Amino acid sequence: MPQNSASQEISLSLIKTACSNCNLRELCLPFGLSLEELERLDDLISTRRRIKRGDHLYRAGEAFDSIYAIRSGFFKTDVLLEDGRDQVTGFQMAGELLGLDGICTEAHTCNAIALEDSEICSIPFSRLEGLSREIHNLQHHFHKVMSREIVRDHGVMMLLGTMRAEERLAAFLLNLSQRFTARGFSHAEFYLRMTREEIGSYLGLKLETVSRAFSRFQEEGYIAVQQKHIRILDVNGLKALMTHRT
Amino acid sequence: MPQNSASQEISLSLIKTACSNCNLRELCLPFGLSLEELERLDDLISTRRRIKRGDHLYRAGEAFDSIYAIRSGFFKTDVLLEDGRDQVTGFQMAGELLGLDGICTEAHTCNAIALEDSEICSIPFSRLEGLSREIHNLQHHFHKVMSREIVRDHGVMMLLGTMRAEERLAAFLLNLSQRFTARGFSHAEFYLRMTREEIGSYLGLKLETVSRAFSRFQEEGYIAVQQKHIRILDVNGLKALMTHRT
DNA sequence: AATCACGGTTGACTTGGATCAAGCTAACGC
DNA sequence: GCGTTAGCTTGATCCAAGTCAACCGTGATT
Repeated sequence: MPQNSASQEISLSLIKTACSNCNLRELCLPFGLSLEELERLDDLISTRRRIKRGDHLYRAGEAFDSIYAIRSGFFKTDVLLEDGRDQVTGFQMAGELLGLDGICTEAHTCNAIALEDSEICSIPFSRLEGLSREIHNLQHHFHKVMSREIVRDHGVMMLLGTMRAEERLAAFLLNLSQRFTARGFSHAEFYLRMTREEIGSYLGLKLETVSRAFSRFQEEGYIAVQQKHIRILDVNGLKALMTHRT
Repeated sequence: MPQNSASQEISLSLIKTACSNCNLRELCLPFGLSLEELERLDDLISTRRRIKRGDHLYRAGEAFDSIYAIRSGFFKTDVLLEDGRDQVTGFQMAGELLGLDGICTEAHTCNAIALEDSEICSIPFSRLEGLSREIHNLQHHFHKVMSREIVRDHGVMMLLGTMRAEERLAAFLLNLSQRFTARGFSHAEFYLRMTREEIGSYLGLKLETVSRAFSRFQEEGYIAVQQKHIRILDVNGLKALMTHRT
């Protein structure tokens, strides 16, 4: 982003965080709110925080009191077992919410780690509950977001439970592509923010298997890969991989 | 259940469904409500419906307008792919809620099927939203329930992504045992309501693998199995299976 | 009592992905 | 410019779980 970064830094920390002038508003929590409602939501989202690549936004076990909206950047969430095994449970990008897992026990149940320098908006949860008691639209949309998370997880369960390695990776790439598109980026060309190992953990595969599948997709002409740079050359090829049982 | 079943039948259909005199109330949606609040919830849960073993409570694609609390019985939910593959996404028992997946698209995204004759309470969702705008405790508990569902799904993702067959089955049995205990049943002895194939689908395994794992657990003295009847003989043995990487 | 059907068990064999190991690439610090 | 390191690729081998197939047990039907 070649911009006047010095003055940018200053203005960012001075400008009051505001959903009402955020370009992600229609992807994020404020979806469907009126202008007047938006302003009331602004009052509650007072802090925007920078998270450096590699840093934790929160850790499993920490007390929960806020959920977080990603303003910019890219995160992963993972859960750890005592014996050291861990599972990446999701990758989150701008406009998506983090921390919903913490509501049920009042403590976070997973780790959220920035995969690139990111910015997040903190949303104090009890105040969100308060406001959503007053703003019907906000309440309903929040419920939709939680429900969407449940449905998304069912999709991952399907993927882990019934798909073979290449199907999983194809599904993963198509999902990323679709989410980048929704944010106005190219559907066909993007940089992966995560390592092969993190992809593998998410998809229930070893990093070598992920790497081999990338190579095979390239041989077949479905994609062009160079390290983290991906170009999708044949969306239908990838889709076909997923649907017809080999 | 050796009771006066004829009069029982009659009284059941006559008695107005009421959370306030339901013995599951502390496991279910009304958790933590005052008496006065309970009565307001009663007003909204007007219908109790019987679902016969094998019947659908709802199907993927159907319009969503209510969530359901299980009064008695046992359900599974599953999602189907076009090519015929399906994945069981959960097994639900008394006091648990069904249908939360439907909120985000206003259509159900999975099938809910009774695994034994069951009874459910319908909760019209827009009325629930209305009431939870008025009753703080209800709102908060509902959010907790949704969040718990997300956390549960993360657990399943961990299971599918990182565990081997016997670990998965051990985790499954311990989870069932714990949920039966919470409902006042024996933690050590229960009947499975689902087939080996359904267990396998849930755990991402084939039915033969499930069957072999049961046999091995029996050989090792962890459990006694006879068809669907399970007795857990060594909880710690099962727990140990899960924690230390073989 | 005989038949049927469904679900479960067990065995023999196959295979997809894991594991182990070596080498490559790109980015970074000095 | 050169070494170091983290991440990626590729090959060889192995093994857990899948597949295929036969058979068994239980309960329902006649």
